[in-house]
Amino acid sequence: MGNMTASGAGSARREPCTLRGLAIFSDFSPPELDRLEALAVPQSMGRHEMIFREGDHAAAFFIVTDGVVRTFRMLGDGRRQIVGFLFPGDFLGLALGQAYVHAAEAAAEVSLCRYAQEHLETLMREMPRLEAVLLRNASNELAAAQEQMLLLGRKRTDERIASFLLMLFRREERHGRDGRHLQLPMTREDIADYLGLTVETTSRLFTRFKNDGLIAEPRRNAIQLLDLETLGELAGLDDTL
Amino acid sequence: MGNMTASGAGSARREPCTLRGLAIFSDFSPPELDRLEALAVPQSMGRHEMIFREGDHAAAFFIVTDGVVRTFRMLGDGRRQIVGFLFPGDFLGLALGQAYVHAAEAAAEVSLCRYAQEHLETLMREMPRLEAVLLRNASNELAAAQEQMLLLGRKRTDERIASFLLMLFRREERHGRDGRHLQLPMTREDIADYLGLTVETTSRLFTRFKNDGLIAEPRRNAIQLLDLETLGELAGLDDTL
DNA sequence: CGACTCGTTGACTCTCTTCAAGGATAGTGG
DNA sequence: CCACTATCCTTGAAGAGAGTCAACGAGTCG
Repeated sequence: MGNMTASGAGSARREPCTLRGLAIFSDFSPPELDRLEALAVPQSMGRHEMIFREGDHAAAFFIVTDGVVRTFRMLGDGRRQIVGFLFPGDFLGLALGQAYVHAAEAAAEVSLCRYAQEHLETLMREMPRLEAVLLRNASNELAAAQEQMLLLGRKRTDERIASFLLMLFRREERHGRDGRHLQLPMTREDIADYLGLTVETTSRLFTRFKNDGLIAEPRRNAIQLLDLETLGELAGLDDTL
Repeated sequence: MGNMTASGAGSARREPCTLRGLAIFSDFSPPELDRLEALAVPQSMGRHEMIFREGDHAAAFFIVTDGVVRTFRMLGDGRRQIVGFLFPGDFLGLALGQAYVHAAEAAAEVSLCRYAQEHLETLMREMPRLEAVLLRNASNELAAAQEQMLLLGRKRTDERIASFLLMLFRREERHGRDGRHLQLPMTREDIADYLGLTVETTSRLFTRFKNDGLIAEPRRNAIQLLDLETLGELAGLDDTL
């Protein structure tokens, strides 16, 4: 996993942003990838740094290349709902020339490829396939959002935690890694704000799952899934993992 | 597994599907609209008729031209989460050649334009603007889904009802109608399943809002919004309506 | 009319939150 | 190197908001 642009945001170092190896672009030709990388500005951000705020003019969009980003919406009194965790390969901040509808923050050290909004139009003209990629991406995100609506509206607290763990499991497996060993890159509070719970409830459920032998936590935030069967039932999966 | 959408009434009447007047297509030329309408099959369905089920192969997509459609996901034990109400002009069932991720049902008498999945590809090639329309549509839906995640994860019951009423209000105003007089096209149970509540709680809140002078219900399911200010505060709006 | 469906209301229950406090861990500066 | 502090996680006790269970009224339709 290539580039170590550990330096501050947007420094003028001409290490290009590298998109090769990201699943979304797997069927793009080398010349196309060159073009995509040429227009990108690499950027890296530290934990808790804001990438953009809700309502900001959407002057740029991003591709996450390393780390984890959280996107969220807030209510006036501080209640927060995390609407997504973004991992390498995910698009961030596609607002089609309008304002961002949520804030985005680095949940850990993050590397991004940044594109000025104008370049999006240019790229889509040059590379019609890009539009299809974006459409498919939006469509997948929408499906995930609806899954999350089911979780938030109708699942019990234990079912939410089980669903969350299995979501991470599936992501790892999809990338060819062993999903039964998870390194949680976010805090209990982040998890709570993603699942519509409180930190306390979240913590209690992790404890209960450990006592019930569903999971283990050998090191802080390193989770082992011991009983996928039961977790799956809790999460309400009717089909196979 | 089944396939065909219920026979429905639509049948072979060669009344073309009419898309003129729908906001999404406002900047399409008459020839383009002719083409779009030529490929569509009109279809109408009665209350409670299924349009498609979750997991069905996505053989077609639709544009709602009249009535209201509800889309939902369910858990094994019958818990239901409505993920969207679709009104005239809305796209339905765009699954990009895969399986539908939610079920869709007529919440009232509904008229649809039905397109075979294959035609989508054809149309997008002929009319590149269509892809942009679909992308913008998906982007808007995503923003709405995230708003709903905030509601489901973090709002109290009264805030949810207020948000819901204001959502309907804004929709009416956007269409140039007086949003303070709403005709609810769905039952209390639908509202509850959309907002992550029970019917009882929903009913109690309508009663409370009436007692508090926020709304009135002169006829069954005809709601008047009397105090937009207070409703707005409850909904957690920081900007103007 | 009688059988639905839909909406309302009351009494009770309970899941989850709130409030409070203590423990673990990591980073910082003397 | 070790106190010092901030952050994160955990646990307990108490409370409340929303759910469950149950019954009834009103409108609708076959």
